[in-house]
Amino acid sequence: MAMAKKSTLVLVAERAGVSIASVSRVLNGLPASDRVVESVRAAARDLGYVPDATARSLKVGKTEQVALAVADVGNPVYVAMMHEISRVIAKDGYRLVLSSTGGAAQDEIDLLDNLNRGFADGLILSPLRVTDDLVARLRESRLPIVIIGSLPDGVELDNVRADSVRGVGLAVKHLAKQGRRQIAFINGPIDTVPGAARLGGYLRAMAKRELVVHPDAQVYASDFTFKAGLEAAESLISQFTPDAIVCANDLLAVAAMKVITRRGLSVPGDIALVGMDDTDIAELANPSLTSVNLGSVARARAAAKLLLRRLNDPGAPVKQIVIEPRLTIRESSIGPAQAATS
Amino acid sequence: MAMAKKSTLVLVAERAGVSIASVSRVLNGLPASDRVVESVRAAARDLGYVPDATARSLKVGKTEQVALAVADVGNPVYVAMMHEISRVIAKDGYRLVLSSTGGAAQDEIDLLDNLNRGFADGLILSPLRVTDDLVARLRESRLPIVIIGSLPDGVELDNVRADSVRGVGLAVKHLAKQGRRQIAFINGPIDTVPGAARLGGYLRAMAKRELVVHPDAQVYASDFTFKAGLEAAESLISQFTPDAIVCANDLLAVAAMKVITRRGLSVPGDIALVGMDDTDIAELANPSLTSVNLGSVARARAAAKLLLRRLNDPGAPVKQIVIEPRLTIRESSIGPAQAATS
DNA sequence: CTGTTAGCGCATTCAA
DNA sequence: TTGAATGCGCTAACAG
Repeated sequence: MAMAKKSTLVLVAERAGVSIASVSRVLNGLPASDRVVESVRAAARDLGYVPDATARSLKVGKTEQVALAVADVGNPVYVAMMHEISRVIAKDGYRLVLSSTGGAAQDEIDLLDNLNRGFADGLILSPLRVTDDLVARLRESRLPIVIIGSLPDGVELDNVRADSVRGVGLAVKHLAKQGRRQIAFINGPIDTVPGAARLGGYLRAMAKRELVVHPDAQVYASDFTFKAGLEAAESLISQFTPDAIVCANDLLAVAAMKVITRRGLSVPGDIALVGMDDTDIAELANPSLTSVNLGSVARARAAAKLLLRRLNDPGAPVKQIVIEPRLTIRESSIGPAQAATS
Repeated sequence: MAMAKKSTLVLVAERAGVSIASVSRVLNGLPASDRVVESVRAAARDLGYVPDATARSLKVGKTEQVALAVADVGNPVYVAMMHEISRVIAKDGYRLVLSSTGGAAQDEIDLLDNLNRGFADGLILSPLRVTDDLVARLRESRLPIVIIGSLPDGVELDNVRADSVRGVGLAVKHLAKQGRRQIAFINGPIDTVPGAARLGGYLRAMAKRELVVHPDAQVYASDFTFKAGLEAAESLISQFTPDAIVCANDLLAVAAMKVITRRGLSVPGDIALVGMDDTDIAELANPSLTSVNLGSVARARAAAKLLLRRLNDPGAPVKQIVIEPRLTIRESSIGPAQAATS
């Protein structure tokens, strides 16, 4: 009740007049006589006893913590994932410890070293760039790791990813159906896993529909942020006038929206816009943003469950899960282009 | 190098031909002969030895972890704070463990119990609602706690808060200067600390400028989210037509922006808009959103440093820091109302 | 059902 | 400088 100093099993045992083993048993719900249970409970209550997590961890070899490492905490898609992972693992008594990396592969390698100190029981990692070195370290890791995002072929690690090639395809298909022909693409850095995949998806989808890809119709933002998106959109618009733009994520799309309206053009009247990730900001945007839902929350949940599974069964077979994308249609892409209308 | 099974001090000691004490010393940089240092280093490297964090924690009584509990992980302002705190404490070797609470005081009390298990060395807490019970538990806590947000008078806890009364004042003053007279207010729940403070600020600022507060000019969103903001804005607009609205945070403001434009009105032409928190979305919004910067990042940094200070010096005097607000003016509030212009 | 005991892996005191 | 020994607080054998 009152600000107890710090009681341990021994203190409780003394007060209850039993052995420390009995205290431990009672507190862990193991069989004990009513008399013992009662006295232990009372003693523990009186002393304000709280079991020590560190000591328990050392003994049982589990920290009840899961580490999460994502590249960009500023990106709403990661926030949503973080939230979901936290929710899922909490149900199994795990806490979430955040390990922010700058997106550089080296940061992630450092993290792995650190992880091996055993401050967490497992890791969920969403790397932006996957180097050979990183892959090598990943395989060597002593504890369970689940990767969110694509991995090179042949890498046998639990992993859950989105089919972003198909995702971009959905966007292009939708825009084409609305009668758009000049479909540009604002991508993030091409040397990232999502950047490369989304570019591939764009090119394939355009080819499939026999839409011509104007050389000036693709630009790359220096990273997946709003700020970089502004620059990229400026550079795109100043050299080419599309009637639609697919953006590699929602932040880039919102940036494009801003640049477009700033130029006196309208969305979707002059230029239709589709983002990716379907984050909260797609809903907030004005007009609201059509976006490819890559199942971020579903991926997060799947990753968390995969990790929990492996934590409970280290020998389980490696599992790779692909989440299918779907399109969330909102205002930014509806209707034909104004030019076509008039 | 290769996937070492799991080496401990003893293993390293054996291989190096010294005692475990020497290994411990070398690895912690304590004085030792060159010969010993060298052989230990070599052995450790060969074995891929990594010290165990849990064992170290148990021994030294420190986990090197700081817990952070915020009400709503979905709110960008908390994300920004989280990020900053993580950055600051990482420099001192601390990790961040996330403890999401639902915003209910009971969740926070549960968290405190949990904290006393010692999985972290300290806590940074930003409670939405401060009950007497919570305050009582806060005082009893065995480990250092820093509160972000206002506390009842007389509660002696390290704490850093924003002067949101003045913050709202800045917003009202700015709008009044632009010639707006019918300044409405969209608040969050009134039973929260920020909700209560911001309402007070609004009323005081309006009174100070002798602006009349129409009874229908204030509405309360059921929480500080975009969705709740839509409802609140609808209900406001349908009963009253202001020429400006101050919103208790950016999410509510963006929601209001959407409702306003959906009605065919313009921002800031018909209605000027000011948000609070000055989060990323203020920049993204279209038009960009004028917002009261409550120094979220500064508060986060101050809180982190306060906690680190107390961790290093448990006897330090309690410190309470107030961060001054400032206004970030953007497009949503610039210029006179259209009616006034025409 | 209960008590005694042995570590988990490490930092640290105390002797040597 | 170095090694042997102790114990952080707890759980899990093992006896009784």
